[in-house]
Amino acid sequence: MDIDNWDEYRTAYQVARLRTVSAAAEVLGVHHATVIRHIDSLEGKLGAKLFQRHARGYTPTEAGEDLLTVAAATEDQLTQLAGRIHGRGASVSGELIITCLPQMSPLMARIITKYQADHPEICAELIVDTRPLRLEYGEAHVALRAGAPGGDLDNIVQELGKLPMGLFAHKDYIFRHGPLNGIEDIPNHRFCRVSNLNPRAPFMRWIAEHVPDENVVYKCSDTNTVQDAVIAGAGIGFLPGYIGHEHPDMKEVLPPDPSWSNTFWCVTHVDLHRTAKVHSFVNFLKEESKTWSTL
Amino acid sequence: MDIDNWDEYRTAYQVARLRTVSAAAEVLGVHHATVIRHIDSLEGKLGAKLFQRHARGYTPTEAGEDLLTVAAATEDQLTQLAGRIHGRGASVSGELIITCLPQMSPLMARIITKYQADHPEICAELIVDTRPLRLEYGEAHVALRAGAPGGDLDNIVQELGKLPMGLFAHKDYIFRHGPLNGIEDIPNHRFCRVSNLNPRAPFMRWIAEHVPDENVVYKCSDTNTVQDAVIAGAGIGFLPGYIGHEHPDMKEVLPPDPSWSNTFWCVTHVDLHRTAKVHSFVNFLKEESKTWSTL
DNA sequence: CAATTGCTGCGCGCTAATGCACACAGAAAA
DNA sequence: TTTTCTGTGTGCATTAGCGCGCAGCAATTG
Repeated sequence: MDIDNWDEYRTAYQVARLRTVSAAAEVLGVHHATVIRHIDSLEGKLGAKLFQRHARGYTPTEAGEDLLTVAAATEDQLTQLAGRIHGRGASVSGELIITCLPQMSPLMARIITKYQADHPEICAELIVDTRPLRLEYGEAHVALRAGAPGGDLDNIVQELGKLPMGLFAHKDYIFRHGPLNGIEDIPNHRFCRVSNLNPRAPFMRWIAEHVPDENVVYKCSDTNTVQDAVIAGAGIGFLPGYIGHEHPDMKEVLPPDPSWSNTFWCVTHVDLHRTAKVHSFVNFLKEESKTWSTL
Repeated sequence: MDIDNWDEYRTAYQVARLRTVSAAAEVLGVHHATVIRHIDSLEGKLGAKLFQRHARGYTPTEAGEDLLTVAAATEDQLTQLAGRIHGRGASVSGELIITCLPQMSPLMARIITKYQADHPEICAELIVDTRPLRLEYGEAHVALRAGAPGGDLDNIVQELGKLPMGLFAHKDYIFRHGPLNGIEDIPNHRFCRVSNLNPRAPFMRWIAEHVPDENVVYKCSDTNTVQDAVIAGAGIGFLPGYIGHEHPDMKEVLPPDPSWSNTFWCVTHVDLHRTAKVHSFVNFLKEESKTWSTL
């Protein structure tokens, strides 16, 4: 028993409800001939009469009454569904999946928390990964990415601003090894950096150019661990400005170079960007980014 | 929020389930372009994206997932409904509404009981009324009627046979007033009959022609009460053959005239006659009528 | 790296579902 | 009874929706 059509059930439902082809036709916004054809077709497929026809209208048979109850529930379900979806397009609620690089994680945590204060119905999921998630597969709704954005035309890319980076050291390190007196003093100091320098990150290029390998005493696979090392006093290293300046024991050992800053981009899929939920968050993100750029 | 179309939900459901326009198109038995059009239309109406489109197919958004669960339930409901209705057309079960004249009531009680022995799932409702019920309004499924059938073209009329009538008297009456020695002896006897003789009933016409009013000692409004009077010994009167012959104290006072017999008809509405339930009962009725005609 | 496969998306021609008009029948009202 | 109104049912013209074919694109495979 296979159903090849839901609309005929909808038509039959209205006839069963209103007891009249004409009334059903008016409610459905079609011609009454169409209603009759739908009923005839459905009865033919089901192999049973749904209505008894008489001059005053259509009276449902047992089967028709059965259809009435089932289809009433169906209409209810679909209407509620449509309401939810329609509302969801306008309201800001539900799940919001965000992805960002590990070094953004603490910052994002603050931003999301702040955002949720205004939109308590949002359930946020933050996926921290160096691998760029595929927005077109729905893996995430909003992605924060550094450097040149991917060339997917279905993605909407917006510049959020720069995340200032600075060369920091723990005050204990400075106590032991003295301050960094300009670029010329680099050979006398100990540095922390990631194992594989990504030339697309400007501050990593700076390290590659200015810090000889023999002065690197601490290498790790990701930037977060580097930050841990620098904060622990293992050596001098790059920290995001907002982390270094807020930490009471960290000192900036060189005046920050604007070219160190990584430009960050907010990426959304075109299908989702227009939804109120994503749009609202992205706007919030752009507003917040003005704050952290100056930190 | 008004839904003007259930088929697009059905299409979207298959896409959400199969994650591919092409696969959905194949399952639905339509061209994939049709599927795309349905999705686009539905998304437009709902004002929200249901799917994220990419080269590998369609990935449902939150709204799409929501639709998936709701529509899955809907499909389940409708399939079950179709199965029930389809099955009901073939199987013999459910309610069966029968109507007949009061004088048929005892006979029908036996017939229905016998029929239910073969079809225990049938719930019979017998409406006893002199007024002819309107089959086209679904007031009854099967009607047993006497005399000329009504001219409704939507009704299927079948002759069931004749119900033999006989002139009976209780043996106590015969003991008191002696036997009826032919038509000539009528003026010496006491008769029971209905108040208003219906010329369409042959045995009533016979009474009107052969029994003078002064010999009628007991008139009542309906035939059942007349039978009670005759059985009580109030006088001579007409009984259905099956009642008179089975009663141990009743004697037939004149040889039965075949013209007294009422012809009975089985009437069903054209919409219901083809259903297995009604068809099966009507066939049973026709078979049984052969029995009672010879009683 | 090139070939291949599978999917989406779009314009064109056509079929099938729809709307329209009228005929007809029964019920209610005059 | 006659009139009127409401609702069904059907043939015909129309239009919306459909299938078809091709292009484009992405991912996979050798």
